[in-house]
Amino acid sequence: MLNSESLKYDFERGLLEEIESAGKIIKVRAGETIFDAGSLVRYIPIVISGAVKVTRPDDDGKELLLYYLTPGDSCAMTFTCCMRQFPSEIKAVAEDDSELLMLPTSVTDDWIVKYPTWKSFALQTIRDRFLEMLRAIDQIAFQNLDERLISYLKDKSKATGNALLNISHEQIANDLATSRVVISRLLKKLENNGKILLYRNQIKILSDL
DNA sequence: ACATTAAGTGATT
DNA sequence: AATCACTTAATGT
Repeated sequence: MLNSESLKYDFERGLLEEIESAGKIIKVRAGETIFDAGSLVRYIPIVISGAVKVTRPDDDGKELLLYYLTPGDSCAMTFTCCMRQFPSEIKAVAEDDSELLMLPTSVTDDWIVKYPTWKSFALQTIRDRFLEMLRAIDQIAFQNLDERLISYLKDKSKATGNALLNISHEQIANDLATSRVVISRLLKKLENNGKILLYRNQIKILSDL
């Protein structure tokens, strides 16, 4: 069940054995919080199956979507903050029912020096997430809301591998840090242009979005 | 049948 | 683009 296939990275044998013995597989249901902002992270999660949504809460309880994690991905933020037991700056919630491989930070710290492939895996994930964050910043700074909404819908359907999204306008508004009314109007426009279909709590993405 | 929640819409800032 | 105020539609009890 646990192999390099599910990790999407070829680690050396010794490391794989250590991962096998130190790691725990946990299953989370859609909507379950994996870790919250402000909490100390003692595990590095790697997504085995499903999808995880990573958000950044702002001062007044609103949340801004940062990125999705899909199988094989890990979270760079946990790499950077848990190494020194800093509290998490972000929040991770299961998007779908998911399986996560949890690696205690007590052992992963040693792996950095022990296993070159682990080190490059760590650096690679940090790099990947960093690029994703740049993209997110780009969107906020330079894109209109309607463009952000479109990439939001695309990302989400890619993360869940489904053209039918189970989400309310309100939740989208939350993720994009805007109001529901605005989202409703933009979605209506997209529907009129034949890009999507709207239902209650569901949005169907059509191929030419 | 009624209450609750999601979505649609015009008007105002 | 945000907010308000209000309507309409869908869903749960």
